[in-house]
Parts: sequence; structure tokens; C-alpha cells
Amino acid sequence: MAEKPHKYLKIIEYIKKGIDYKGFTDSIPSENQLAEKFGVSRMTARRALVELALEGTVDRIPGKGTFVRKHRHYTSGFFTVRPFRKWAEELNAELRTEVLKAEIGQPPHDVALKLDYQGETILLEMLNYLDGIPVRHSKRYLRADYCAGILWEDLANQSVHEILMGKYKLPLTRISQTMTAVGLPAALTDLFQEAAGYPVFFFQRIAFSEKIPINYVEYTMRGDMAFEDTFSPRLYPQDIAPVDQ
Amino acid sequence: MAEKPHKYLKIIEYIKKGIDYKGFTDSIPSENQLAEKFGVSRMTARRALVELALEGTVDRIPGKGTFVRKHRHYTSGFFTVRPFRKWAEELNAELRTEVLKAEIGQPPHDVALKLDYQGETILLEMLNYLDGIPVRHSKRYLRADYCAGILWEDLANQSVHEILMGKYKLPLTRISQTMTAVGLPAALTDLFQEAAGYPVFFFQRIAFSEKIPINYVEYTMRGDMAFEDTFSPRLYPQDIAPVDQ
DNA sequence: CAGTGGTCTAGACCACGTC
DNA sequence: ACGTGGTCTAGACCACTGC
Repeated sequence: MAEKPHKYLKIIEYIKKGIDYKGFTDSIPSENQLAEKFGVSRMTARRALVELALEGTVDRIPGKGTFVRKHRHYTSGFFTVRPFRKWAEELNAELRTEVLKAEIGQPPHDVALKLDYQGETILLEMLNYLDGIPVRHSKRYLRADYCAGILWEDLANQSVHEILMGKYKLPLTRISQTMTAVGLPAALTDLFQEAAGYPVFFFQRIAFSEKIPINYVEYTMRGDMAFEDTFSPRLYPQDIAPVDQ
Repeated sequence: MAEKPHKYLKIIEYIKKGIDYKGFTDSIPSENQLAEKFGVSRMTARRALVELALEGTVDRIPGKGTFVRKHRHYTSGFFTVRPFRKWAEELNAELRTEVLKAEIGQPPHDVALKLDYQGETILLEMLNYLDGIPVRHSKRYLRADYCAGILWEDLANQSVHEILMGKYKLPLTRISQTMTAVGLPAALTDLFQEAAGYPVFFFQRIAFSEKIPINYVEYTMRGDMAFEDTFSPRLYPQDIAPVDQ
């Protein structure tokens, strides 16, 4: 009846306990040290460390070593935010995008702060419909010095993300965002055709390209548009990857 | 001047093009076939397929093969849902948990359906406070045949998750959940001390242990509790792919 | 320079699904 | 019986950071 758990799992378990019980507070044994300690090949020890890095438990730095992440992500779940177009496809819904504003000018103070930038910005305001129902409103500020030409693009039929990636070679390397639930503000009641106070999601997102904040967006989205996700806390064999392209 | 990109990246590129140009519409060459075609070892071909599976581009099924995913996960972001206790720690807030109900009985019909189970369930109703403010209400049904003893545990000071994992050896292997934004229902106005209609998050979550659904929870959480996340859309310890050109 | 992680090889055994 | 993916071995070379 002897269990025969995989060796790399035993190593992962060992390291996690070492972290929890403060055995390792910063550095973690190297691949070679683990391989010797557990009597396994280096590839197997490596596998354990790679999985821990994928989980976010650990950081690996070539030439230096493997280190405990201070801000562990004890994720007990997550919700993915997909590009609107892909979402519409999954729901088999007809997507329409209306461009309400597309202009250049000085951004409000708070936006300038968030972008850490004093110059002019492109303001894009749009409304997305699914099957004729207004579902998401977005108000977006883009650094004009990077992509002013976006004003001449066909904004109704391509995502801003795609345009930035494709024509302006601005890959989004980091995203920082918050989400709250709020009541629909009075300014948007006409667009959504709902009463003020109707429950909606409110997102604020800053997107970075190579550490430079390029894009600040505020999304307001109907609260009855459910986010659904299924995932397994085991990562290697399958599932999930916060990747875009 | 010869470029020397990694071999597994070439294989990934090959497969992605095969998918885009409809060369592969369903099945993808096996590890052995790829290894031979590219003149690499099986481990290298495998690496390519594993990464594609991690990305969500492909599904791998032991004993069968590797297949193109129809439902590609074009993630443009995500929000993690952390255990409440960890969240409180990050916010440096004092956590208090009040147990409102802890009893055994027949579950409502819709819950029995979601758990795919006809027997008795444990009903746990709790309210979590952060710094004295009621922030999250939970109503949870657990299969009594797996963990009836949980009624005698100290529910106010341990998470249900921890108890299931620790004492009942029920690791949660999968989670399926939805999130919406709704107005606070009248039944909860007293607990939250807010008017009906106050914007809140509403979560419905089913947690599985080894493919058996054992836990159904409904969370209602104040909408002003922001979810924050920062992430970089690159996954495997290897940076940006030198996109086409 | 020795140590680290990143890639790669050419074998091996296993559990599983298909025929 | 055969092919598939999952795990594992005992070597190897490289690029990088530290001293």
C-alpha cells in the first residue's frame, strides 16, 4: 500500500514547509543541492523549483539563485478578464462598438498622476454592445507622444490593444488594475438605459509597456454580466495562463 | 550572424502556425513525431507542448494525444480571490468572524443539483468583519457524508478551507465560480447595515475534491472592497518572444 | 573562478487509452 | 500490442552573476 508520490512533489512539499516554518526566509537551496539531498537528478529538482516559480511562490534569478517571494499569492481563485471581442465570441453574441469621443488634449490631473506624465493624451470614450444591449463603457487616456495616430484608426472594429501591439509596437508588459462594485453614476444612465444606482462593475486599469505607463482606462460594466472561471490549483499539466498576444 | 533561437521555441512557432493556417485543426503531432521531425530529443519536443498547454493553446490527454483547444483563453488580465484571512493581513485590518448558523439538514433543491448529491448537508452561515465593518457574508453547503464533524470545529478562527484540507484530507482540486455585481438583497440589510440595493459583489463557487463537488458557497461582499492585481503577461522564465519580423 | 539557472540529449519505465 | 503523455536519469554545454 506504499504510496508512490512523485519525487518532485516531495521536493515541493519540503520547500513549502521550509518557507512556512521559517526555515527558508530568503534564499532556497539550489538545484544541485536539492538533487543531492533527495538523491534525484538535477532535472527533477529543477522541475520542483520551476513549478514553485510558476505558482509565484518563488523567484528564480539566473546566475544568482532562487528566492522566496515576500508577497505570496495565496490564490484561492481568480477571475480572468478577457478581451471583449473574445468574450463576445464565447457567448455567441453580436458585438457592436460605438465610439463616443476620440480627441486629443490635456488630461485631468488625477490621470496625469496615474500616467506619471505631463503632456497631451488621447481620450477615447466608447460603448460596447452585446446583442444590442449596452454592456460596457470605457473612458481611456493614452499617451499622445506614443500613439497619437490611433485617432485615425478604425476604432470600432479593432481593439485598442491590438492596434497598440500591431502598429505601434507597444507590447503591454504589465497591467495593474482594481475592481469594485458601484451604483451606476448619473452621467451614464442615458447610455446604459438603467436607473442611477443600478449595480455595475467598475474597473480602473493602468497598462505598461516596458515599465512606462501608456494607457489608463476606466471601465463601467453591467453587473449582471457574470465572470465565470474554472481552474485547478495544479498548474503544470494544464490550465490557465495570464498570457495575451 | 546566425541566429540561435532555442529549439523548443522553433517548435512552438511551428505548431502555432500550423494552427493558424489550419494545418492542424484538431490533433497535433506527438512528442515522438516532433522530436524526429526537428531532430531533437523527446524532452525538448515535450517542452514545447507543455508550454502550449500552459498557455491554454492546447489540451494534452494522457494515452490519447495533444489537441487544439477550441476555446482559447485570450486572457487580458485577471483578479485573484485570496483567502479572507490573507487579505486581512495584507490590509493590516483586524479580522473577526461571526458564525450565524451551523446546522445539518436537507439542502434546497438547487443546491442539491449543484452538488449532484441527494443526502444531507452542513449549512454554515458566517459574517466576516474587517476592523469592525461587516464586509462579507457567506452561506455554505458542505456534503455531510464527507465532513459532518466540522460542526464541532472552531469555525470562527479557522477557515473552512483549512479545516477541510487539514483534518478531513479533502484537498480542493478544482474551483468553479461566477461573479456578478448586484444590489444588496433585503434579507441582508440588517447584517450589513446598508440599504437594499447597495452595490455588492455576489460570488457563487463550487469546490471539488478529486472531481467530487463537496462545497457550494455564496458570498456577498461589499462592493467598495477593491480587488487589486498587478501582473506581467509572461509566464515561463523566458522573456518576450521576438515577435515575427 | 566556482556557482547558478536555462537548455538539451539519449536513453528508461510507467499508466493509460485505443484497437 | 502499440502509441500516447508523465516521470525520471546522468550526463552535457551555455550565459550570467559573484567574488
